[in-house]
Amino acid sequence: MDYDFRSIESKWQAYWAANKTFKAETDSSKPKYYVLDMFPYPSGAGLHVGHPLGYIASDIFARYKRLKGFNVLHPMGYDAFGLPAEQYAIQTGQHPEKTTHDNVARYRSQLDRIGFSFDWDREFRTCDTDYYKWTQWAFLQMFNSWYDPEQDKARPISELIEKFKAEGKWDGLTEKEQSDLLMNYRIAYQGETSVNWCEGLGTVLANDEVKDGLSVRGGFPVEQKKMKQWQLRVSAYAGRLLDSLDSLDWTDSLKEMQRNWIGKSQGTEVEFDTVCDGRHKTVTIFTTRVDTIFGVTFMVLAPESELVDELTAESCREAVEAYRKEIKKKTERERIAQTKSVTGVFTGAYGINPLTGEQIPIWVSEYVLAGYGTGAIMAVPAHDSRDYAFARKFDLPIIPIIEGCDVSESSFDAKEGKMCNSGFLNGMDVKDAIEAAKDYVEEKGIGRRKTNYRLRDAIFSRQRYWGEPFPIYYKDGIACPVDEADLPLVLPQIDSYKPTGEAPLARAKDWTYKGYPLETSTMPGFAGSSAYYLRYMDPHNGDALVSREADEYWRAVDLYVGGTEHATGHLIYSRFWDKFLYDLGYVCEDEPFRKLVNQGMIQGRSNFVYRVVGTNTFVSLGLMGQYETTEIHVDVNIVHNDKLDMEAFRQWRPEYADAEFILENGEYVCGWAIEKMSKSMYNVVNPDLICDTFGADTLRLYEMFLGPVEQSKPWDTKGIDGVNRFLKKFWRLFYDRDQWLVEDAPATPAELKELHKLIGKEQADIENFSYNTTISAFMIAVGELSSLNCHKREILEPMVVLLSPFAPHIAEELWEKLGHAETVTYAEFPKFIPALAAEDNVTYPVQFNGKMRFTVDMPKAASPAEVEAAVRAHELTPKYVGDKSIAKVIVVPGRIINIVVK
RNA sequence: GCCCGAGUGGCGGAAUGGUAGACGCGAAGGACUCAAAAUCCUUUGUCCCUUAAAGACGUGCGGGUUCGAGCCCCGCCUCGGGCACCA
Repeated sequence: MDYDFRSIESKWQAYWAANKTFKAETDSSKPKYYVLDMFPYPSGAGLHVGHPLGYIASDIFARYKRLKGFNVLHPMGYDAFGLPAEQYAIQTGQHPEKTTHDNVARYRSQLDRIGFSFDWDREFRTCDTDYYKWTQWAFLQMFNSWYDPEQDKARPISELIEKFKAEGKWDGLTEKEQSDLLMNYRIAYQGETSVNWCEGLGTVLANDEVKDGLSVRGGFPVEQKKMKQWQLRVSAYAGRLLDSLDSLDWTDSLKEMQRNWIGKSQGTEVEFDTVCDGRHKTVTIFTTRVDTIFGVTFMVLAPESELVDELTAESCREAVEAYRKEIKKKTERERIAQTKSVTGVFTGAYGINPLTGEQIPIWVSEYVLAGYGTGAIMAVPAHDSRDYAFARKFDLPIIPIIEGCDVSESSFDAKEGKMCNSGFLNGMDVKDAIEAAKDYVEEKGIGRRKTNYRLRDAIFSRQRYWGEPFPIYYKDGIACPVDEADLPLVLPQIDSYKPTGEAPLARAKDWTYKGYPLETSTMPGFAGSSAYYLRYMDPHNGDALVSREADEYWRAVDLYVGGTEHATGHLIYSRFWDKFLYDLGYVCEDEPFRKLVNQGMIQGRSNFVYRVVGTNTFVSLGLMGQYETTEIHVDVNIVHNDKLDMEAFRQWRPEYADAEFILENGEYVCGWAIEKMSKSMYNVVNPDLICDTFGADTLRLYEMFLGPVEQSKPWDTKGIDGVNRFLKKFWRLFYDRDQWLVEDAPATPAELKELHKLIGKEQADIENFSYNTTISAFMIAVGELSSLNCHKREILEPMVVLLSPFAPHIAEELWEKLGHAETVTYAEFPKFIPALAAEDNVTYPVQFNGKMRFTVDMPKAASPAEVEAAVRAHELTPKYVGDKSIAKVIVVPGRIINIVVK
């Protein structure tokens, strides 16, 4: 019987599905392990070979953990709401519900072919009403909570009302005033801020959905607009999101990305008196360098800041307003492109330095951001490069306050040196001066220490159709929550879901609740993906997002696999969401993902043919230098090992039907390049095709064999024959044509040694995701066992178990042939390891000054001193030592011997 | 500009500070075959050499630590990723 992967794979996939082999029970008798993939967005293009990379890696781990006796939860589902699904639906002119449904079906059929051990009974889509009920529920909890900075946690809003009542701030307010007051505290709140408005998508976007001034989806320009939007008070959690990063088993680079995104900075707020047309006003600024306050020569306000209205002198008002208007006109992209240009305008107002009493001019410039700190700064041109550029442009004074620094060409930004021109700070080291100045302003009551974060609240509403409706209605302009009992609030059907600038839900018939109008924007894509890992623990629960029992058993995701592109989006929002639910006691862990592995991207490997200009003749790569040619992308699926299938090429497109070829050695060799995998490059490789040609086990092994999981690498079908050959060889340890070879004779020491080398390697590597080296070890073991002509059950049975996480179908088939009634999933890995006979000798390499010379064999139990004595007794001179003498002998037990010659 | 990574054969990539290049691909030669496919065997970092033995040189560049450095330290170069007027 030859290795017939087609029948084997379809047989076992059907068996697993019919027997629910991978169904996970909430069963506390076994230790639990939760392995999760970032669930996919079902896009219209289907899966290419890059998508399953992470799923294969996590599946191997899940199967390995099952063998080790863990109760493994390994679910899968679809992130189906959100912009991409809706954009795709609009492009194809269909309802997003339908396209989502079709795309999900396609994904599922592709996933099913690869032999994943998902518990499909737990599958859901974020657009299922049963699921988004709990997204809406979570929103209501956030609406009904506030963040208490004293306890540093979220608490029910009712407790805040009690507090206000006790302080006499509540009674006597109108209903509207009470609502407005609470909006300033709710975790989910409606507020007017400057937001990213994307005209092309007809909606606002969160910061992580914008890159370089363009929308991540679609690449449309984004502008800043002041709008009233629903927001999540993520910033309240900034400190906790930052601090608990340390406890997570994530890569340093990803943690660093989140640290940068959260952007903690510890500084000082200082109050400056200002004068304008004889009026006085106090302006608070934020700085991290309060030590440089003696070098302040002007102040700057953000153009959007309300302070500008109050501080502009009548004589300057016209110029200031013109400047603000101009800034407002610019798109985000223009602002970024012009970062280097310096603009600004004088307000006519003056500030008074609280330490020196000196009067300094107040300017307005776009380099100061309204959304950070207080939207106002003290400018120290000698020690800040942005202030320096501004001072040079507008000819403002520059006063150095660090001894000996040169500010003739640029500012001196380093926090080092001795202070000067700085009153009581003179002579101090900069680091000490920072602390001394902070103490000073606090003592004098003109300022206070303050920590700021760059992390902003998340804009949570989208003026789009395909998302969760907000469970909010408006009673006389007051936002009120829908009763929890009335959830889910189902997304209504509408005639046209295309964006028109106004929210599509405004066109829905009877979009009301208790006779009042409902909120018409919908939630963003990240809403549904923020707590899905909790729902998998208890996916059919109608009474709670997750039962206490399920949550306390499964707790958190032990291993989470996905791409780095979610570093500042999903992975921040999920952590925030989890911490919020933790604060209110709904979940028992305050971090959702203990260990995170980022799989790399699979890039495409494009192939080219070279057409001789003006002809329909194509010249092979090696000969193209002799002709003038144009490079043309050719479908990689009709190229094998860079050799073009010429017949397939003629059939590929009508214009190539009569193509002629200039060959080298009878073959047409194509050129190649590494590019992004995309349709337009004709380099997309569909996993279905690989499963048809080589089988799912080969695909799984090959994707892992390409290199480390975390690393990005090009897909190159060239090497796939190698792992396919390995599987065939493995099969031949059991079968020679129709002859079953397995025998019950006891294994020899040499055979056992091979098995144990493999076990050692697999145990050491698999937990580090070094799957490529584990597979190498398999190849070596199978090669050795073939040449030993070993067909012993004692050896082969454990080999099948060890291989099963990687190539489950072939393992399952052979396991059955070995006479086991239960699937290999239930095989207990340690039970199948036969004892290894003690080895008697160790081979030590002997080096002279680090250079390898010869080896000596010594008993394993020999002490270093005995080894040294044996080496010294060896014939050492004159060949190795020459006319020098041995200074010392270094013996590293079990490793190496080095003889130092002087 | 700032913060992370990474640089090893023709290629993908291996190497707890201890025989660099495992394993795979590709390539060359051979066996089996009428032939092909499949399979198996041998060779495959560079230089010197007819060949072999033996040797020398080799992990982006320049230094250093060490008996011994791809790995550790200092200074560069190149590539990839992230952030980017955050005061």
